[in-house]
Amino acid sequence: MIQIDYKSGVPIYDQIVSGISRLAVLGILEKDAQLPSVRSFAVKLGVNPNTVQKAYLILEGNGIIYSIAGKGSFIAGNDNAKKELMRSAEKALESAVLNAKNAGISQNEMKEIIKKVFLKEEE
Amino acid sequence: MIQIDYKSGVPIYDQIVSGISRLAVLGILEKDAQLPSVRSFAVKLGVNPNTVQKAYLILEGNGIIYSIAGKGSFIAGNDNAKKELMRSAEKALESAVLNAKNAGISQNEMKEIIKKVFLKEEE
Amino acid sequence: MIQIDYKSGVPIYDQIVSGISRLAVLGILEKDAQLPSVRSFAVKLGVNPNTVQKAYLILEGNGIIYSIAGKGSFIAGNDNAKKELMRSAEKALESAVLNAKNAGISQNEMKEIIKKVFLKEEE
Amino acid sequence: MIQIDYKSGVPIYDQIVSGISRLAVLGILEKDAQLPSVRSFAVKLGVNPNTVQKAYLILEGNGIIYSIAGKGSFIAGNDNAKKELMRSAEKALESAVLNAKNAGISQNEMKEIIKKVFLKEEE
DNA sequence: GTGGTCTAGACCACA
DNA sequence: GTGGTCTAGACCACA
Repeated sequence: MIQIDYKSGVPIYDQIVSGISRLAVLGILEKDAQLPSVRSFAVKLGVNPNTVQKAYLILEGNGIIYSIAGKGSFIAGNDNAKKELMRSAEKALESAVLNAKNAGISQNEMKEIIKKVFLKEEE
Repeated sequence: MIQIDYKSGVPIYDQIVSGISRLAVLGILEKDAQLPSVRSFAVKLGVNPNTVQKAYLILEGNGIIYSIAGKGSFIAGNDNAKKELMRSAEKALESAVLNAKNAGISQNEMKEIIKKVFLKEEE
Repeated sequence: MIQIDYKSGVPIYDQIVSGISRLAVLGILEKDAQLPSVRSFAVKLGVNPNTVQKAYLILEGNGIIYSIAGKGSFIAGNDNAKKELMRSAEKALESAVLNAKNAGISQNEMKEIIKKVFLKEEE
Repeated sequence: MIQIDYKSGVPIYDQIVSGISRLAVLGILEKDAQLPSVRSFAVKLGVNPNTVQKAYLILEGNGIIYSIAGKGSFIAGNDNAKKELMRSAEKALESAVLNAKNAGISQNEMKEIIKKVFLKEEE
């Protein structure tokens, strides 16, 4: 479901948040689909339950999922949350591109970076 | 001389490294220009001396400045500063692209954003 | 018969207790009317039988319903249901007031809100 | 600075969030005022550092404070965050009042509840 | 079983 | 010193 890179330096909970967000935004996980429980997901990923729960709490705060104590965690059908996610990522990308341009990086180099990032996933 | 943004999340020592590099690239700090001492710079920036020290060590390691014991630190006259700026802009771009990908933005949309940024400048 | 809001954060058994109480107060469930069995009600609500069981126990404890072994559960003909609704509304109000106080809303502003709500109804 | 009620059933981290929010909204803690460090506050309150940090993370998520690793946590000057806090508390109060009215609670009883909540603080 | 709260304590980068 | 990440594990209410 999600691939964690333990050596990347990116916090594990962040990778979980990104992974779930992505699956929700892309519609791979549909509205009201149940997520793995905090405990079972922790076992599957080989991490501490607290780490998974931290991720779920953040996702809930972002409006991507909702959790019901005693029942489980589910994908929210909150389109605003998804749009907000995309908008802020777009804005950040735009400013990174502008910054890169000012540093003298060419359009083609930037496109190479994009390709590289998308390739990494497919490995 | 340099503006530190405490709330940006970018480590302060990183901001100092980029700041000095930028001033060197723009020619505001010319070859062999003397940098402020660690202590005085720390006071001026309102920052811990350790932080400035760390930044100077990195700048020296990257060949952007050189230090002479007992005299001070000076701008090196090469294009290492430019390389540093490109390197850090690339890294930032890469993480923005990764983040955008996780928010569900496609490769083509990202390329459009790049085009848009380059067009805007030409106006 | 009763609408459960899974996302509201209010425990489901509480929603069932309030729901039955409300129907009793409104006279939709009359004195001695038989309630659905725990099992069938659980199925209808899409809820765990334990949850319905817990709600029935509370309702019985509050004197809102009475149970006859082997026959079922029935609405008691008194004003305990009304008391229960008042009690729970009071509790909810108290916590909303506490929360509002912590958000910096003054006593007078709160009293204005009360006045406003009561006026609105009269229109 | 903040009084924790360990027996109230209200989560400790929630009490910290409410307490700090209130001091920020009321202006008692001004923009950029430094909060106690996670550790020292934990010692003062007699709770685990994780509990304080959870509160600080939520406050940061709400835009009430900002944290800088290595420096500390500070009150944000985010008026939108404060307004949002008040607006949502007001809305919740309004609906609790409406609900209480429907349950048959009088205006005067509600005002008594408000008084009671405000008195509790002063003890 | 399921989410949520909390303690105890280690380790890290940054200041 | 300061925030941040993470493990290990207990206990609770709810389903």
